[in-house]
Amino acid sequence: MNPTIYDIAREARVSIATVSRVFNNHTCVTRKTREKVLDVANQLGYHPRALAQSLARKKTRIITVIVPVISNYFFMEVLAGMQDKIAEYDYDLQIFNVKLADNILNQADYIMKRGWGEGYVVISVHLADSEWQTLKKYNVPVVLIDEYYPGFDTISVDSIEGAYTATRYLLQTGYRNIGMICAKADSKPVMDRVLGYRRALEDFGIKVIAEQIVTGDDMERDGFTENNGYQAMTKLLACEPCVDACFCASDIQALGAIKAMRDANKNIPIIGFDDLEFSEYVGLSTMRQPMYDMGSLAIEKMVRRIENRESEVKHTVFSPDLVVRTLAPDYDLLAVRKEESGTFNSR
Amino acid sequence: MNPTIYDIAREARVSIATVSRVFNNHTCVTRKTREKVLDVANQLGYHPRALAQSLARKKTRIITVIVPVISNYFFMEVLAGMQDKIAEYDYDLQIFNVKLADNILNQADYIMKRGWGEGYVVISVHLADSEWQTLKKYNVPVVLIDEYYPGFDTISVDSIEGAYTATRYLLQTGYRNIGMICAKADSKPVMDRVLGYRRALEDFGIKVIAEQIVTGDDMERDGFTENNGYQAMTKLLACEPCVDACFCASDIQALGAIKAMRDANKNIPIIGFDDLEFSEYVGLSTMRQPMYDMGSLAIEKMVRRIENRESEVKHTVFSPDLVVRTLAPDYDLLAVRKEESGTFNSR
DNA sequence: CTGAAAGCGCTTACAG
DNA sequence: CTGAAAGCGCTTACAG
Repeated sequence: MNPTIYDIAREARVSIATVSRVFNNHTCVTRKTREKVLDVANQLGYHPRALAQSLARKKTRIITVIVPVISNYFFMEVLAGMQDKIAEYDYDLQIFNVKLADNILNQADYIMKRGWGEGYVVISVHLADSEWQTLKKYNVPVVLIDEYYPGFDTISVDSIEGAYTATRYLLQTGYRNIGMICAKADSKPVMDRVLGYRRALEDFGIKVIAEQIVTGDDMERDGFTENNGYQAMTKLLACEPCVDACFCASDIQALGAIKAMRDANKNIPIIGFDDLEFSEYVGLSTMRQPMYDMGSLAIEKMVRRIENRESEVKHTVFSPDLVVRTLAPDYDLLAVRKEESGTFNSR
Repeated sequence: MNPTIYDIAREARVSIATVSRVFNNHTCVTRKTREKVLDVANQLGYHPRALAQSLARKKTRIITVIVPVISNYFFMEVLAGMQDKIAEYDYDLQIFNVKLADNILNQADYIMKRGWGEGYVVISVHLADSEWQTLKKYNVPVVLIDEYYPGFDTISVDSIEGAYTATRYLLQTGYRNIGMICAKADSKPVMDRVLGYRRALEDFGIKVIAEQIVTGDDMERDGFTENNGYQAMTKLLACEPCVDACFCASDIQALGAIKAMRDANKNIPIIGFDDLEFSEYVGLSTMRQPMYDMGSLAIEKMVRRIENRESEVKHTVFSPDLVVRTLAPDYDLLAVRKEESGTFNSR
């Protein structure tokens, strides 16, 4: 077994308290004593066990991330942002997956009660207000990403604004008959995207045609699938009068929509939402969610909250960036990328 | 603060030992006592703290994953496999990132000494034999993914066979002048891929032309970049005699190679290696590494080793699967996917 | 500057 | 079946 603080203390002829002090960089240790301890520790290959430290300090220095098992590019980018940022602090990351099919509240409850984390970053988990309320009672630091609840720090993206920007861009480019592909319409992000789309049309004095807001029939994953996009675009192309451009609630659907266009031998401009990895390769224009920054910011917020439990709850809403790649012509791989700068505001 | 075992014991008028027994499902507790304890625990919202259990049991029930920060689809897929599999066992996953730029051995050393994990799964980290040897001395369970070292359980993919399969497929399809794009040639996977390519050509009685094995000049990330592939294909297209097909050491380079072909207005069949997410969208044929299965298997191996430290070290080598999407014609999004079944053998 | 001792929240032989 | 007690490997007032 690995040596413990007792082994070092014995060999170095000091007390365990002194050994502990050396490893905690207490200044009040003679240089000579410190060196002796470090010497012995090195020889024996000693390093304090984080576990024991955590129990004694009542601090684990762990930030726990709770994500749905559906691993996708969004989570990966968010995690990358978290991982890079956490390296600046003295915390470690622990990841727990929750199964969307099972009761999420129970799973979150279980994870939190076990108490590994000093705080919990919850990504893309959507609960009812009463359920968030339940978690709130644990009185433990929580940061929500891609969700909003007044009682916790949250980080999300302004879907209304994003949809508005995308639609306005199409309008400014000259299109006047713009359809929309949406997903299951009962979640806030989806409703907001429809709202932004409508507002843009209205601001340009164009009447919204309900039949031109479509979704596919396949409602797996709330409609956020290629298949759904394919079906939706097929519907949209059958509309009268014909749409001449399209705003799509997600990139994954936009991809299906593009395939539908190819199969139908049509080609109208489309703008998606997300900016997934393949979007760049495919040359899809889209509203980019600053996933990396969202993850990075989540860690900052979390550390701040752990260190000051009473600080005021804050909600950050990012504005998605319009990334124009190729609007219509040829969805080939060679599309030159051109990005417009985006804005970011904290409320 | 949350209640502890003492609070429950006091309220339920039993000893803490009994409370502990109830939560550990010891059978030797009267039903009446058990219910009383559970009742009180429920009321007070008690759940054993994993941290304290870990210290007392000297088992953390955590499996730690060490991955380079460069987050890519390979890691994500592997992690997904691990996450799904670990749900079958009573272990949790903890993820640590190592910075490739810094000394990896030091980082791994630090992570292991802190002792969170009962075992460590190391993904895509490449060390010298002597360095692995150093880690070996800690005498802690380790499973390597995408690397081979005799002293640890390892999971890797047969690059020689993969390259051979890809090249043979091109040969069987009728191409006779096949070039190869490779990356930095000092890593084993890359050398193996070149070897497999050569062997296939030789088996078909075709002379290997050294000039037709190229790589780009941009050696960032050991050449595994789009840019490198672009440069390499540009070189390859300038070769005399002209190559009529190409095997490429990685999908990311193949993507760059495709762009180079477009820019040069050429189009020869190409087969990549990896099967990244975008490969499917782009219709790139490739040698698929069973990333998900590799992750899943890593957990199985790890749990087995944690529970039986002395079990024999085993190396699993997966055979990559040839995924034929579209060989040459039009790299459009509509390529129909056709997969050939692959094999899998354990050595 | 250093040590003895209590405590972090559990588990687990050992008795009874 | 149940309890008293020691122990897991540390930290941290409290004295000196």
